[in-house]
Amino acid sequence: MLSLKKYLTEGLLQFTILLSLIGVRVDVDTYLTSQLPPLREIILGPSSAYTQTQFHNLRNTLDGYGIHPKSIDLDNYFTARRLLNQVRALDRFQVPTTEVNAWLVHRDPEGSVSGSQPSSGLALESSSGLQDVTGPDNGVRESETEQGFSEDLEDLGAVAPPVSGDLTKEDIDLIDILWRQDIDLGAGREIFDYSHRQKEQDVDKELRDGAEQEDTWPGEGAEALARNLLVDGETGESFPAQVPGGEDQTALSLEECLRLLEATCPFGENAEFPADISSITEAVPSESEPPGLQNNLLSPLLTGTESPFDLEQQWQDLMSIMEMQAMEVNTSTSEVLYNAPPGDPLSTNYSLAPNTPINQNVSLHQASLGGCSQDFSLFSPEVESLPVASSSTLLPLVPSNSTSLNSTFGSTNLAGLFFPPQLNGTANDTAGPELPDPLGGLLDEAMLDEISLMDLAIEEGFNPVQASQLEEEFDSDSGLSLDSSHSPSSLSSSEGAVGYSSDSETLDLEEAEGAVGYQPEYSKFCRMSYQDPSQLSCLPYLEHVGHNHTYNMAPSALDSADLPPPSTLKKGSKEKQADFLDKQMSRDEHRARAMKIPFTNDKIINLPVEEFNELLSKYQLSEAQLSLIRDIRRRGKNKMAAQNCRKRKLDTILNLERDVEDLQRDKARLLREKVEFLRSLRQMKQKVQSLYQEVFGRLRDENGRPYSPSQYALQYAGDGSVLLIPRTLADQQARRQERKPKDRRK
DNA sequence: AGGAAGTGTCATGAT
DNA sequence: TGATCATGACACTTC
Repeated sequence: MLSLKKYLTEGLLQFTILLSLIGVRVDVDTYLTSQLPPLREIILGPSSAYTQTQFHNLRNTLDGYGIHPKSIDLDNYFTARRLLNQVRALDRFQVPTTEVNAWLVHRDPEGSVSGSQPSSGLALESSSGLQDVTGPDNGVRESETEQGFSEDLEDLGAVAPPVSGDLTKEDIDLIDILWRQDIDLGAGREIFDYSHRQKEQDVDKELRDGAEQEDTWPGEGAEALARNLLVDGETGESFPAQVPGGEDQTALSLEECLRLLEATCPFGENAEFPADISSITEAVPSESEPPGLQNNLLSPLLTGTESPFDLEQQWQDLMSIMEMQAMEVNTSTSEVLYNAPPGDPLSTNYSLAPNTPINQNVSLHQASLGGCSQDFSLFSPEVESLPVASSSTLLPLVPSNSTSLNSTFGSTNLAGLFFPPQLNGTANDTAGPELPDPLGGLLDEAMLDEISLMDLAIEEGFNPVQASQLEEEFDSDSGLSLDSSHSPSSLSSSEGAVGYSSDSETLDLEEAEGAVGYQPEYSKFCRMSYQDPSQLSCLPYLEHVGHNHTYNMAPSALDSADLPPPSTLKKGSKEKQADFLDKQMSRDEHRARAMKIPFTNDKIINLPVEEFNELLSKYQLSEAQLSLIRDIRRRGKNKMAAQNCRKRKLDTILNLERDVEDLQRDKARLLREKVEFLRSLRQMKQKVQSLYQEVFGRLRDENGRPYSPSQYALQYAGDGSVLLIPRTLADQQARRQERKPKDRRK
């Protein structure tokens, strides 16, 4: 059954591929959003499409990372995955996004340091590596975008190669320390809203752990202690014991990102992405930037120094530009997937591909063949031995000068008709209407084909010019790995092993109760962040901070938890904190506490069944307690399973999305090739027509007068011979030949 | 206020 | 047979 479903799913995919290739728009989202129950059944069916058995094989993934779903290492893990995705996305021409992220991350710690006042143009003391990237004067660095999303971006794993190249771990730590110092000084605390909330949760978590579970996770306590030691040792400052936890986690995450990027990114050691910067520069026209400005990438933002208009708008513009660039490079993908309006001004203003007619951009060098070596059998010996028709309507071809005719066509051959040696437009495009045109039908057909092709391309959102550019970019030596097998297939193969395991052997790494195992939306967030900087606030790392689904938590408590004023913190007694923690607890935790369950929910949920039973046997538990414990275990496991399931579902959708992108890319390439072939064919036909004209013009009747093109026409016979026949007969035969292919099509 | 998105939970079937 | 997992469906929370 499973294999059957898998077969159906794969078949469906192949069908989708075929549909895509033949020009039928394939909108995966439509199929996945339940409009079509049978398809949905097949795709989202209970055990087919989303069943990925390797998901349990977490330990084999990501360089041997063994991450428990509830482990705090999952942050690193997802950061690394985001990074990997970004790196992999390089072959999908989304490098500019990576570039921008890199820039922001560079500025992140320092921008945060002085960024206490939003939208102020404070000057920053910039460190060495950062200056190179951002340019000498860019007050925009302190834009609220940067401030507001700095931590988010850092967490995104958007680590720049320049950083990795220039900054050591000590540098990063120093930046982190400086940043923290300013946070302690009260600078721009509100800027780090999410981080702040993260810290709050860390506080709560640690407090709770300390109060209830001190003996349960010694590893975590030691870890927290180590983090504190690290901070204190380097800053010389005494931090609140709870605060550095989350930040160090962030710092570690950044470090991990650096390491990973260095290991994976082909330009990990380079300071810039020349091709991408230039491409972005091209994509951003008419921004009043000095011509000598090195970092054109930032031009839309850099102009903010001279005009204090909405920086966020600029940011969005930049994002839009990059998105449009990615859209154009990815041909119609974006139109299908992102529903970009066709008349989007950005797409026209910042279009990479000039809206030139297709013929001007099609490279013909592939269609050019060398000179023809064989004689043109059509006119060589056969010409002289043309059978003289006895019929009066079939006049013999009487060349006025057979030798000259031979010399004229001797250098040509039949192959030359179809593979012209020169395709530089020497063919006579202006065949006079008075001339017989046995090729007219074919030419018209070719033109129609091309026109229909163009229509198709337009309909499908495929611009062959863009496809051509895409292909050129593919061929270009940009240093990007463009192996298409890199993206979806290998991605899924590697991601297939991504851990959805609830392997309880990793219990040591577990966080306190309520730790969020996965961030199912990580990819989505990464993608969303390209579109709208405000989405950056929804970073997976911080998501669980803003999202509190503790049902019994009063809104007022939530409010106070989100942004507690300093006074509250000072006044906050242990009672209030306990109350807050109490409200933070899940329902099952409350129940467990009410039932006086002698061990943590975490153990209940994650212990292997043997250890779990062993644990139960150690205590004298009532039936109600046992029942609750089993319920807690069931719910906890199911909760993780649901998270896995959603994550898998999202991954599947994203992989399908990427598959469709790749298929559309292939389709664009094939379309481009088709256009090239059509153009080549048309030029060959033009060549034949010019030769026809030349031959016909040299023909003379018995009286030495040229034949009238309106009355006579040359006809190529199947055996290579050429006959001069009356025009009416030629037209009839031409019509007959026209019908044949049409009939064949039917 | 209403919708979208995220999340937890239950029921059910499969392994 | 029990444990576990996967997933659809639903309810709830948050934004």
